[in-house]
Amino acid sequence: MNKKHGKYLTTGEFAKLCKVNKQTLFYYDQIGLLSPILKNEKGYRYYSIHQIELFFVIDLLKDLDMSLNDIQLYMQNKSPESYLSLMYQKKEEIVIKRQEIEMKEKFIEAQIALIEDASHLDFHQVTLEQLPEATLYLSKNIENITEEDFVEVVSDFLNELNESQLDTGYPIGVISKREQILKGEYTNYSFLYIEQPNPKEGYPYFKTVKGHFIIGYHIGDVNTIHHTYKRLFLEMEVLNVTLGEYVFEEYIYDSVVKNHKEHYVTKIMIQVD
Amino acid sequence: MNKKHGKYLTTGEFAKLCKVNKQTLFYYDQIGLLSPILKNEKGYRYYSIHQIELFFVIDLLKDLDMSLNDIQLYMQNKSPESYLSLMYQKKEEIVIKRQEIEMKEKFIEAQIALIEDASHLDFHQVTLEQLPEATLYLSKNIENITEEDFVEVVSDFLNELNESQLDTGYPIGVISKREQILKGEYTNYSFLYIEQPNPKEGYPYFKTVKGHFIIGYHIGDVNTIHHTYKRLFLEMEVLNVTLGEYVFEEYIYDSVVKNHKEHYVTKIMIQVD
DNA sequence: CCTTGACTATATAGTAACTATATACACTAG
DNA sequence: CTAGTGTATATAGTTACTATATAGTCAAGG
Repeated sequence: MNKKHGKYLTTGEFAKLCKVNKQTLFYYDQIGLLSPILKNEKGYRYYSIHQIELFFVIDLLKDLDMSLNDIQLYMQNKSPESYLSLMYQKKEEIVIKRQEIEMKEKFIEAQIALIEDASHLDFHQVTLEQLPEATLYLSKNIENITEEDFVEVVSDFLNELNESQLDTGYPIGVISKREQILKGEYTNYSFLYIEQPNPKEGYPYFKTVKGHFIIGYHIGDVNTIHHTYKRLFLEMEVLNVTLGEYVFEEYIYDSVVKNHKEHYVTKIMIQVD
Repeated sequence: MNKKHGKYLTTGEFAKLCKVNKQTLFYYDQIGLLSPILKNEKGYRYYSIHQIELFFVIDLLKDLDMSLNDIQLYMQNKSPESYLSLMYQKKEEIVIKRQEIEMKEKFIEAQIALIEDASHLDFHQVTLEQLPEATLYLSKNIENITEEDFVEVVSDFLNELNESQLDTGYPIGVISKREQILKGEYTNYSFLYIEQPNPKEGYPYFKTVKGHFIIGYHIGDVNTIHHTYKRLFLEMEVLNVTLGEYVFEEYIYDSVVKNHKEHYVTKIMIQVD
């Protein structure tokens, strides 16, 4: 690098190259993480162009949740061996991070599909539809469950979804059995569920359903849902169908998109014979 | 939810469900981002189990670099429409984030391969090898370049690598031409390059090379590299080969893995006829 | 009924990694 | 030689927690 050799960059130039605030470089110098190779008598900092490699690695490690302090500890004892073992460790971590990102991406896609579908619905319409087979991931049974146990079941259910990397983003629904509905116990559910459009092998708790359903929407808080059920039962009489084995409920709009409970929307799917 | 309806979670329980510190929930309540639906006369907080959905979305948006402040602004005006447009925006952002993660993953893999390969090398050995064809991504010409221009070329080169999502993690090398080498100007390089094992179509600046090479290693700072070149020239005489068109140099060990310049290792590949 | 241990609360201070601001000195182009 | 840009230090502010200190609350067991 003839002339270039001995060419140094000022803090501003180096900051631009690193795509970072100049202040950040002051800070890194201050804590001793990355200091310029030269400081003149006026206190001006001069960086070598080679130092950008070091900055890149620092930046990478930082992105992989390593604290500046830990990065500094590594830098003080660096060797090909320790670099290699660090890279092996970070490789494992980044794989997990990528999987998490992928799950979140799927979640966002599912949410978009959900809200877009909902925008084409008329919530006052009641329909009789044939629904295709679907695979559901079920929670433990929650009939007549106590308050504490319910919290635990929900907690376990959410944890399993997370750990097993099952499809999420689809709404969590509830299943009621015919008996409870007949008794008017519309909120004594039997299971929580989440639909699995791409079911994985090896998970035993799946359940498929298909058949005819009366589909209607309840607008408002859950504790007024019996009104909507009455409306649906009337419609069933008109259509000359009778209550089947299960009823499914799913939140379409809830606290994530609406500020008031009166605007929540619950989809009710009554299996009929 | 018969009994369950009206069941609330204490701050500790809700924190466990959300997998966060209890203090974080205090904080969110304080800034008004996520408040319990009930506070009793003693000041005890009670959360509804449904609030976990809101927490999840907050957590997602936070991961996608949205500040708590901006999340709060969204939450104050939420509607299916604004949620949808937010999700569309975040979908774009997460795609970029995934691509960045994938590039970093490749970088780490390349670094591992590099260091592992190096550990099997004897840096004192000089060999004559036939190297296969390789695709290189070249910088602009940097012969006799001024200091300022050199910095700009490097800057442009790095930016292009980044923006074009080319393979990185492989060392950045330099190419010298026969003339400069003959003049003893070992650091008046002609190009920077980076190898592209999976070259993309449509990038014009690629260049392939194959043929016989004398390969040796220089241990120490660049400004003593002429010693190593002399050694290699002697070896070339012994092997009865002559200097070809180009010489390639790559850093094997540098400031990222070694603390002292005397331990840096540069690989020198001299094309021979 | 009382105590013990685990919980709850508030208030305050501390943290990491910047980021902004104020002030003063230096360098360079016209 | 001056205007404008760049550099430096010192200090304070920011975000999103996190820890600590102090005190009140609750539920179970003796």
